[in-house]
Amino acid sequence: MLSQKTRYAIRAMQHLADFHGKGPVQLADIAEAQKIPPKFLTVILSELTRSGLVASQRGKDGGYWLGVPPIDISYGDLIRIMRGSLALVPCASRYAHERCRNCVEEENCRTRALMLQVRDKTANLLDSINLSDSVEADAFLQAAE
Amino acid sequence: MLSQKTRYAIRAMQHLADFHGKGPVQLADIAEAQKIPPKFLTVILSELTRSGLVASQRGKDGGYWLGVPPIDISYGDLIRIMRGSLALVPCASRYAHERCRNCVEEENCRTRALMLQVRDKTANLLDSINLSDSVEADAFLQAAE
DNA sequence: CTTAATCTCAACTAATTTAATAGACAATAA
DNA sequence: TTATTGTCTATTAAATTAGTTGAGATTAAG
Repeated sequence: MLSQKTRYAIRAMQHLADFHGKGPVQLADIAEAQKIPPKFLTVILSELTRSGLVASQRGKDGGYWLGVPPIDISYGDLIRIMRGSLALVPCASRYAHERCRNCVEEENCRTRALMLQVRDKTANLLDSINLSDSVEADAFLQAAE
Repeated sequence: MLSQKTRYAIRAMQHLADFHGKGPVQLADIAEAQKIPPKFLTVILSELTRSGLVASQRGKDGGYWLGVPPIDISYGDLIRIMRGSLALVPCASRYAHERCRNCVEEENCRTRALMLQVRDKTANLLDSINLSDSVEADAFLQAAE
């Protein structure tokens, strides 16, 4: 499951995508529109800003905007940034591979191959949709291979 | 990510599958072979027994065995039983659907359709492999549609 | 050059979930 | 009757997640 924080991050990014090219959006506006606790949102937006996906400016008339065009930000990217990996188990992660704790030797693992397949299918989908897509009902059914 | 408990459950079930048809396997044996804390394993095996996937007998020469042929137990089943759902968000679960907390209205949700796709692809894979499959390197590449 | 508006950041607290253990009890075979 | 093995509820411990506090740092405008 995605954490609450990751879900907030996704909604915040969608909001920024909606206002892309229209100047800075303030934290308070995002928080209200997306029902996110404002103080918690500062943590999330700071993280996203550090990652480069979001740009920001302080002071009067400051705010946040996408640091990268929405078409270049996939849902896969967002989840990777917020939770580190798309995989179901650490040893099946491509970008953040790690041994699973208390597990048998990786070579003897009987599910790793399967978990890698799941990860790849998941990545395939999540990386095919980006913040400029509408992601309505079945808008991307064709993207689903 | 799958919880440690779910991963232990999967390994325990693989172990039981290995000894399917060969009489009861004792908890202590599973614990040792699969490096699972024995007391914790009692909790896990009791849960699996209650679900019907595992059968058990108490007393001398007692133990556990599969209550269902290994070919009829998919990895999807195991994960559903242990964590309730295959989905990334509660609202994208098929069997355990639930509204996401602190979210916008489900109809206005911009990611639900995507999350449903991810869930379905995941289910597709996880339900196609069962405890009688070897799940080695690429043993199931053809299963991957 | 002061003020109000905004973001930044580290530290902290609270809540929840996950992992693991304890210990009394029930069933079974010998 | 005893040793063995699973069952169950409660409890504790550890880790993670969610959310808050409060003291800065920047910026635009007057």
